[in-house]
Amino acid sequence: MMDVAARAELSPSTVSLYFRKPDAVSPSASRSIAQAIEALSYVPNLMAGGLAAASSRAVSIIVPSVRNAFFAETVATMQAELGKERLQVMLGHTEYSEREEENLVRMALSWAPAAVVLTGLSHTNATRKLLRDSNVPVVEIWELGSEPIDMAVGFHHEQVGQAAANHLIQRGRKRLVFLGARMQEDRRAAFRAEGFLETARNAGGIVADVIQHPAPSNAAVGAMLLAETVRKFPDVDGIACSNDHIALGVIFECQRLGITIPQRLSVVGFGDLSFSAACNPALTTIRPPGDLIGTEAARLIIENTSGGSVNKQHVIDTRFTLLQRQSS
Amino acid sequence: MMDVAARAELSPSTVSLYFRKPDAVSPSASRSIAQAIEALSYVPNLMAGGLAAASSRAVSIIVPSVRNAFFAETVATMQAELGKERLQVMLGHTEYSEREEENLVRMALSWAPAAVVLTGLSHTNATRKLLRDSNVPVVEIWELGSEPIDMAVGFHHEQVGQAAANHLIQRGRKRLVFLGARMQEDRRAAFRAEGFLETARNAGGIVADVIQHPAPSNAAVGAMLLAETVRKFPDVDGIACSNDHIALGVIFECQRLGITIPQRLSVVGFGDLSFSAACNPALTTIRPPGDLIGTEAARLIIENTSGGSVNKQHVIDTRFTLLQRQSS
DNA sequence: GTGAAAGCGCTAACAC
DNA sequence: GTGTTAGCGCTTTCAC
Repeated sequence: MMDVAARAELSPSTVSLYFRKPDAVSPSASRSIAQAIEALSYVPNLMAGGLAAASSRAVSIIVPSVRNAFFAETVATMQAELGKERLQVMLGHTEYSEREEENLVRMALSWAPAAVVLTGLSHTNATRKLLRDSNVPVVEIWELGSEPIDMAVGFHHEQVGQAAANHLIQRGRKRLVFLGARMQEDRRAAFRAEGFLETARNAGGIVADVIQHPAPSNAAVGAMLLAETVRKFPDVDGIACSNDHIALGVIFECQRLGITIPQRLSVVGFGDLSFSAACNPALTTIRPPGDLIGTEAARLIIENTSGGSVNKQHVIDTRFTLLQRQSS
Repeated sequence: MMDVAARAELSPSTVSLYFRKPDAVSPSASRSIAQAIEALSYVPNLMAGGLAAASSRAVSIIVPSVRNAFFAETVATMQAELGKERLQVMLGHTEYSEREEENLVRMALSWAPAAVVLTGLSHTNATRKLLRDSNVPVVEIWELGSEPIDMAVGFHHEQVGQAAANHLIQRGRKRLVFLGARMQEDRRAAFRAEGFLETARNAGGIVADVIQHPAPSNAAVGAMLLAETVRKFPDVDGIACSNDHIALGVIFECQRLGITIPQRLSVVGFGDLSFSAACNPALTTIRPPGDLIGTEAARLIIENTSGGSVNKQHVIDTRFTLLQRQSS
């Protein structure tokens, strides 16, 4: 930066100002600085900047796993939005462990990040304390319900379960089953199951159960769960799945067993994954706005970073959408 | 760090040494430092460290998009492996634009990263120059073929196409079609198509074509491509897809059109995605080792970082596996 | 094995 | 609008 300043015949602080508040520098100075940067192919050292400012342009995003299409969507969207403001995304995967999340938060804080993004509202006490003491803006994504550490962007997963149950009931279904995978770890899937059961049991004349499998969601698990369901509850006529991977397995297994969808069995998924609309039959599903969660979370961070913490909004409910297709 | 040193009744440089080379510090000193860290809940400032050392513990990983399950797998694996060594993953998405990749590389370099990971071997000249001048270790992943900037971990995509073609030919198929999506942007898919065509045309008595669609891969595109294929080439009896999303669409569309797989049509995918084994029929596919690419790339980075650049291996061919299932 | 000293490349008051 | 100054919290020789 001193080299740039020397070449532009200005002081280093003016060059620094040029990067941080371009409008505060005169047009003529700006021009000569820009030329000097170009000539020297100067690349600012963000660590020096972050050290001096006691805060970096890094945002730490911690999700269960980016292998999960839901979180991948949000992470990708956030990176695009934050990148526009020259904020760097640092990524961490908890693999659904709060203990691991705590480690990742500790690591993240050693970078003095501009913000920390966490998935869900459930964390260790140490994580919460670490974050509170650090004074770093925190956004919790993909879940609403209890009190957030700071800000939150997401929706209520119980409401998803309720919407699925109501939809099946409206289609005249009486014997409902919720199919879930890995619900011990995936709190949000468990909430969806809860909302589903509660709604079904509060409706008159409906019987509802949950069948689950400890492995992560995929179509093979979905197929197994469907097979188990028809064995245990031969009169089942409505199924909600904890996500579309499970639902895909249900569709395939029904084909193999000769169970017609939606005639004999209605199926509702969750996720609206890339294949859901193209299934045979096309899958009725509930679409969570993974991209909207990303843009809103990025917006909150950017607003928090660029000075004005103007009456900041703490909780944003993004809602979700039920997409009715052929499977129900 | 000075507070820790004071409490441990040692100098700051000993504390610094404790973090960087624990073995060089006496057991008694280690003990009192550990106590002081605990008592003060000291969190090291990695920016100060990086600034002083002129290199950070951040690794920049730049992929087309983490929405793509292939890259998500590798990114997740790398984060886990690098995290063990307390290396932070910084993430960037090019959305298949080399121009955007260049921007991301420029941003990445301002963090003085321990390494930069790029997807594929095709980059702008500026990107290549930026990276060469920076002297930062570079690993290019998911593609082998031309000369890498520094190190590379991946496989030859032409060989994937060749394997798919050979498999179909061995099953007695004569009229082959390769179905591809977004091949203008996705060089690697284009290479697979090339290898497929070349092998088919060099075999005697085989006819082969490519049908493509400009949109990103998904099952809906696969369904459309299959419909177009049977219209243009009614005698088609073997199909290779640029990935399993396309293949899934093919399976569903064949169900709708009453085309039996594998009797009338053999189908080979690419990816072995989470649903592939559970399809009806189960999908024959080629599995790229996304996790292995991640562990190997992480290993190269760690070896490069922790001092000894001992006769480093520059190119690692991870190969791939053809999984024969019911669809062929 | 441990300590003293000199920066690393910036930012942020503050003065002009 | 621009310059001066004093650090930010570490690492890294180099002595001892």
